[in-house]
This record gives sequence, structure tokens and C-alpha cells, in this order.
Amino acid sequence: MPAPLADKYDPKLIEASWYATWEAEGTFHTEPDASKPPFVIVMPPPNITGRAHMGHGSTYAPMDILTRLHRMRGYNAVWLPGQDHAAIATQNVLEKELAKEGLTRHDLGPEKFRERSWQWREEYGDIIYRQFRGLGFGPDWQRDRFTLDEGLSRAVSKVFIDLYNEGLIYRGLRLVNWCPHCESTLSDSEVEHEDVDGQLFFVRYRGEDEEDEGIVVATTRPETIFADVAVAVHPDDARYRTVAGKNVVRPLSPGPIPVITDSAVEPSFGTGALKITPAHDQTDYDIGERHGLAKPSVIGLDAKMNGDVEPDFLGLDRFAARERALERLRERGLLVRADPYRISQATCYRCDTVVEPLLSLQWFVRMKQLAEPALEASRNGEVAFAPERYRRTYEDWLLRIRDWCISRQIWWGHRLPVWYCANDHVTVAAQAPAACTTCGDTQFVQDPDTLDTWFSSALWPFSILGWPEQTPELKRWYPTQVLATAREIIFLWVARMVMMGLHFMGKVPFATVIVTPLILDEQGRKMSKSLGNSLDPMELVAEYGADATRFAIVGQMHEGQDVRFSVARCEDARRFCNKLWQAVGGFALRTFPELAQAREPLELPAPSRWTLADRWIMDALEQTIAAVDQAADRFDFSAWSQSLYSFVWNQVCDVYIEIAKDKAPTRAPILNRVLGVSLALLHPVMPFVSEELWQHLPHSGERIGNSRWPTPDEGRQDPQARADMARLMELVRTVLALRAIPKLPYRELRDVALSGADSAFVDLVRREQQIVLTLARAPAVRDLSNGDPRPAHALSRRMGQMEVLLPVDEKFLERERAALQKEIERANTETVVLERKLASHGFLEKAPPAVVEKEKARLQELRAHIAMSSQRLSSL
RNA sequence: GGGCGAAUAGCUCAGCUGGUAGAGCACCUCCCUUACAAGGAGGGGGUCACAGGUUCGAGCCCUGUUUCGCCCA
Repeated sequence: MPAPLADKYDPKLIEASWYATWEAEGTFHTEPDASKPPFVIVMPPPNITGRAHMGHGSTYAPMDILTRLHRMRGYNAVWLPGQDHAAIATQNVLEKELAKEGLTRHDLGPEKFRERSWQWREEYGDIIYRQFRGLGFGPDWQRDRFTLDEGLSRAVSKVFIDLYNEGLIYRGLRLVNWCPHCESTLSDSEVEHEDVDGQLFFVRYRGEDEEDEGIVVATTRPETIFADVAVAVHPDDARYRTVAGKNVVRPLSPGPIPVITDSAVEPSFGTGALKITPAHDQTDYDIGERHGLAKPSVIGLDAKMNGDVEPDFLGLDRFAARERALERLRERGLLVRADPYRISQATCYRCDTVVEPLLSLQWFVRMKQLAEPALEASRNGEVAFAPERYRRTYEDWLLRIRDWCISRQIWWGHRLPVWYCANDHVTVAAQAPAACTTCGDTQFVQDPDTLDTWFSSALWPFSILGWPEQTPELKRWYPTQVLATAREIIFLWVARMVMMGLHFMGKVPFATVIVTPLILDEQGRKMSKSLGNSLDPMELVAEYGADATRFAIVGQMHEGQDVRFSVARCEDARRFCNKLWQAVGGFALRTFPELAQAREPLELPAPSRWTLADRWIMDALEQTIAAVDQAADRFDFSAWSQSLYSFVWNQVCDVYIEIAKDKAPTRAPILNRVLGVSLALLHPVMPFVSEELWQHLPHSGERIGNSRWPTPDEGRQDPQARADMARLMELVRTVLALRAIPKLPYRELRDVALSGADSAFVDLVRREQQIVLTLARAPAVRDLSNGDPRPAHALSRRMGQMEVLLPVDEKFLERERAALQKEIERANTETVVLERKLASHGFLEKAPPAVVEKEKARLQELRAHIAMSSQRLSSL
């Protein structure tokens, strides 16, 4: 037996110790088991430099919840953890560390830098895992993998080689996104676009003839004029018909360049004339290709000016060069004007540096052929999205997909399995070949570049399972069932996993992608370091406990809708934990010794012996089971949490427990069942408090996490009990509302009288008197229909056809007048509306008869109500 | 510029296939009633963003507009 339950709920006393117990017992560990259906989730690998943030709450908590749920449902459930070497992120973090020592990574060189990276991982890589434990996340830690592990590296190498041999990977000179700070290429998906205030400059390109005014071109990047090879206009643009085909003079590094026509030019932008700089802009590159133009470059990898520029520009930073270029144009009288303009600026997703498009020889994956099956898999439903709308986001991207630049000039990561001989012939192989097949040379240099981290991430769902080895895990657990992820990586990660999964495994890697919401601050803004509005989930855990933190986050996750988060949610969630704690420990265990002593669940008495309250709470439990079970299937974590919150609080605590204070013999076993099932339904969401309380109640099995998930059974519903109880509760609420009249002393109440009640209700009240008396805290309830005199002074309120009376001292009646007045007013306005409705021919003829009848009955009732209340009022 | 989402009580959000609106928090009043003051009871508060339309009837369906957010270009 566990130690007695503490009087007060304190998450610190239970969470860490339960986590340690579960981990030691191997609760989260699973072997492939063919006797059960699999339920597998691969964890989006956090960066080794990562720290838990609220996004982990919204993304990882659902995975933890679903894994725990399916374990309880009897699945072979496993959540596979792992970490990502996150090359660019790690490099950025390490460089900051090195800077503290006054060093750059170049002082160390690649070898030492890689050592430092591994060392860093050893020291700090575990931090986020500890945080995950603190949040109660339970992946199968024994299966932890790292993207740079030997096995996963082999998978990466094999995929590269296979794709190369299939002609799907190639090396080419292309315009790539270059981050001057990271000193590496970036794929299109790693570039972020942000609108910033800038200027649009109008620059004159004179004609070759001195007299010729030439053409005015609008540009945001005058420093690239040196690399202009043409000016382009739209072929249908009447303004430029005469200039097209002639030459104009480049205003910096003066020289003749042609005016060409291309339909890609947008005539409404600027002057409708575009300067063409193929080496520094993607659109220009495409136009240049079409017209066979040269691609001179004037910006280097260090983002400084080079190449064919005017001498004083050499070595100048690109932004300084912009200023000087403007100055120069002004001097030459060629700057026509400058307009304020919103520039869509491309920045590096890891360091925010403005990205420079540069011409470079890099490695690419040919995407079209890989994208097609991935598109088809979505269209035919092999992979589904929740919410469904993200299917289009995914498909649209695949439709417009471009080749993926995968070589990075980062030092930490998977080296390209590419070898160059002395004559620069390429061999793609895991190991350096003995001799070059082209020239027979035997000296090889491995390509110094590494692969985009997302390249290895794309293989995660099968590399993590041991591929290319045919492991039992791979056979049993691929494809997985669910992936949960933030929407910003649908392209970076999800789509690429689908492509690679289909290509190498022949099956989509997961059946359903849950796209989790953004956690916003109270004002609906994205949490960010620069705004300083981020919440640290670990601080929330310290303050409110992991259960409350999880409940607070997940309790708002409704159909993928973004979540405005405030700590008030945590407070509310913690109150709920406390409420549960008190219900189980403070009430049930203390009131019923058999609950504190029994080992096995108390046997439920035969339903024939259940009281109305028993039947009612069991019916409510049944409805809750159904609601939660369905919510879980829809990934509606909000409905899941809210159903339990209101069931436990409003039905179990506010009503059933009050009634159970009579200690009738059925109460203990019913409470045992109701609380036990509630805790089980709650366990995936709030693992700790549910386990602790469950252990103290009679239960079967060792751990709540391995107990059976409650399943709905319509046969156990009891609509009669539900209806009877609803009527009694209405009476209770009416009485309570009456006695809440200010200044009415609590003990003033003598009894409750009913006037005009129907006999069925009188019977019900007589039978279940105790419920009314307990909940309304009234000494007695009596029916006046058999001639009892009406009390001389009473507060009264109508309830349906009848009237509820509370005899009180005359002095309390003053309030009654106002209350009645108000009631009559309300009833009158409603009557007017109803009368109008019932006078309408359209309504009578076209509305369903049932609706018409209902409204008629309602009107009748209202009229009676008004009559009675008016009478009361005048008699006062 | 394209796509998607949101707009309902002071705040955060529910409201399933159309039948005149709900919860939690906050606020006000009362109550330390023997599980819980991290509690209990009651109460006030909403022309459901705006304008049209469909319908007997619209928070819900259709069209347009505005504002905010996210993604893509």
C-alpha cells in the first residue's frame, strides 16, 4: 500500500517520484509485439542545443497523450525519441561560446570544431530530455537515437548514393541562398521572408547616344548594378517599344547592355523596366537563362563587393556598397528619385542574417519525381492531415516544388559521400575508391561539405528503426500511425519524410499528421525572444506542476486552433487537480473506510439496488466516457479535458458527493468506479495526479497507465435517471436561487412548498426527497395540492407549471416584489416575440409541426406564468 | 500578390447537420455549511465584426467588406 495521501495537493511531492518509478519499471519501453496492433509515433527530434518552450507543450504533449492512450487501449504503443544534430543551430551556439573565449571556428579548424560539437552534446544535449521528463513525457528512452549515430549515418550515406545513382541527386552551378554569417548555403525552406521598410530607387540608364534619355529602372538593390547584364521590359509594353532591342549604358562600371523583352516582367512594378542581374536574383537568373546572358557576380561569400566593380567598391560590405552606389549615382545625375517601399527581405532562419542569392556549385536533389508520389499519397488519403485544411498547404507546396540544395558548408554533420580525384572527377561512394574510374588516379579528397540536417531528418521514420537493416522494429513499426508537428515544418520536414518514405520504404511514413497550434501570448502575439513574451514551461511546471501545465496547454487545443495562453489557465488547471485530490483523498477515502482498505475494486451492487443518484452518476459517467473516447479519436484535446473537468467538478463533486454523504451502501462502490474511471480517462493528459490518486483507490493492476481504457457502452446509458435528476436539479436550483436573496439568513429556511405540481413530479420528489433536501439544504419539502394552506409569507418562483414557495418572515418579502416585476417583464418580452411568430402564416405552414407545437406550449406556459406572477404581485 | 484561419460576455474560448446564446476566469452579493476558501450559493453583463442575400426562422448557409494572425511568393 502506498503512503497515506497527503492532505494537500502538492505536485512536487508526486511528480518526480512517479516519473522515476515509471522509468525504472520500463513503463515506456516496448518491444515489437505482433499480438497487438502497433501504435507508433516518432518524436520530432529536438535540437541538442534546444530548450523546452511552449511549442513543445503543444506538439509533444499530444504525442505523449496519444501514446499513453493507445497503451491503455491495448496497442503495442511506443513513442520513439531521438535528437537532431541541427548543424546550423549548433554551429551558431558554439560560435557564441567560442566568441567568449575570443575565438572563431576558423581558429579551431574543422576537426577540432567537430570535437567541440560532440563535447557540447555530451555536456548539454541531455538538458531538453530532462525537461521532457519534467513535463511528464514518456517516450521509450531506451530507444533514444541521434542523427549522427553510426547507424543513422549509414542510412544517410546509402540514401545519398542511391539517389545519386538513380540520377535524383546532381551537382550543379545554380543560384543558391547564401547566409554570409553561417557561411553556408540554405535551402529555400530555410529562408524566411519578412517585409521591412526600405526604398525603391529609380535609376536612369542612358542611351548610348548622349542625347538619348534612355530608360528609368526601379530597383531596391543599386549595389548590384555592377553585375547588370541587361534591362528587361514586357514585350507588350507600349512605353518601351522604341527602346527595346537597343543598348543602354550601365550607370555603374559604365558599359553597354541590351534592352530585352521578357513576359516575366511586371509592367506595373516601378517603371516597368527591370534591371537584369542573373548572379544575384532568382527572377533575373531565370530571365538571363532564357536570353543566354552572362552571369557576372560582384558579391562574394563574405557579402563583400568583388569582381568587376569600380575600384573603390572592392571589399566593401554589400550594405555600405549600397550607400556608396547611391552616392555615385547621385553624383552622375542618374538617381531619379527614391520612394519608400516595403521590401520582402530574405533572412536566414537560424541567425536572421539577410540572405544573399549567389551563384555556386552545389549538390541538389531533383524533386519533381519524388514529389509526385507524395502528392498522390495525400490525394488518395494514404496520409491524412488533422486539421484537414493542411492537406492543401502540403499539396500546393509539392506542386510548385523546386530542386533542393542539400550541400552545406557547415562543419558538423554528415559528410557528403563524394570523392574527387586529382583531376576533379567525381566518385559517389561510402568509401574512397581504389582508383578513379575515369582517369585511374588514386588520390582522393572527400567533399568538405556536409548534408543539410533536414536531409537526415527526412529519413527519420525509418532510419530510427534501424534501416537499412531489416530489424524487427522496422518490420513491425513502419509505417507509423501518427506524427505531430508544428505547421512551420510541413515543408522542411513532413513533406520530405513522405517523399523519402515512399521512395525507400514504398509506404508513407505515417497515416496521420497532426498539425499542432501555435502558442501565442495573452495578446495573441507569437512568443519570441525579441518580444520577451515567451513563457518557460519549466517555470510553469515548477509553479503549478506538470499536470496543470499540460492540462492548461492541451485544454485549449481545439481543432488545431492557435492558443492564446495565459497563466490563469494554469491556476485553473491546478485548482482542478486539487479538486480531484480532495474528492478522492479528502472525501472518498476518509468517508468510506472500505475504500481506503480494499485492494481490489469494490464490487458494484446489482443495478436494481442503485438509487436514483447512483443511476444518474453512472449515466453521466457513461456519457463522459463516450465524449472523451470520441474526442480522443478526433485529437480534440480540448473536448477531452473539458468533458472531464465538468464531469468531475459539476457532477461528481457538486452533486454526487453531496448525496453520498448519506453513506448509503451503494455509495462506496459507485464512487470507486466513478473516480477510478475518471482518473483513467484523465491519465493520458494528467499522468501524475491520476496515478497517485488511482493508487490510493481500490484498483486492479499495478499502474494506471497499464489499466484498461474505459470504453463506451450505450447500453449502460440511463435516460430515465437523467431526466428525473434534471427535474429534481431544477427544483434544487430554484430553491437555491430563492434563498440567495440578500440578507436572508442561512438558517431562516423552514421548508419548501410546491404548488400546482403534477403528480408524477410530486411522486418523484417524495421518493427522492433526500436529494432535494441535501442539495438545496432545506429541512423539508411538501406538496400543497392536497389542501395544505398556502404559507402566509413566502418567496416564490415559478418552475414550469408549478410554483415553488419558500415560507419566510414577512420582512424578507420586500425583495420579492422586485424579483416578480423583473420576471414578468422578461416573460412579457418573450411573449411578444412568440405571439408574433405564431401569428405568421409562413411559420405555421412551413416550420416542422413539432417546432410549432413546442412554441405554442411555451406561449401557454408563459401566459400562465405571467398571470400567476401578476396575481402574486398584487397580493403582496 | 496568392492561400488559410480568426472575429460570440471585461478576458480566454465552446456552440455538432439553421429553431432568438453557454463554460471557465474576472467582477458584484452572500456564506469559514464537518472533502476542498486552491471552496460553496447567487447575480449582473452579449443588436454573435459590418453590409447584403437565402429561409417561416441565421451566431450557424451564400456573397461582399473591414480588422487581426499565420503560411507561401
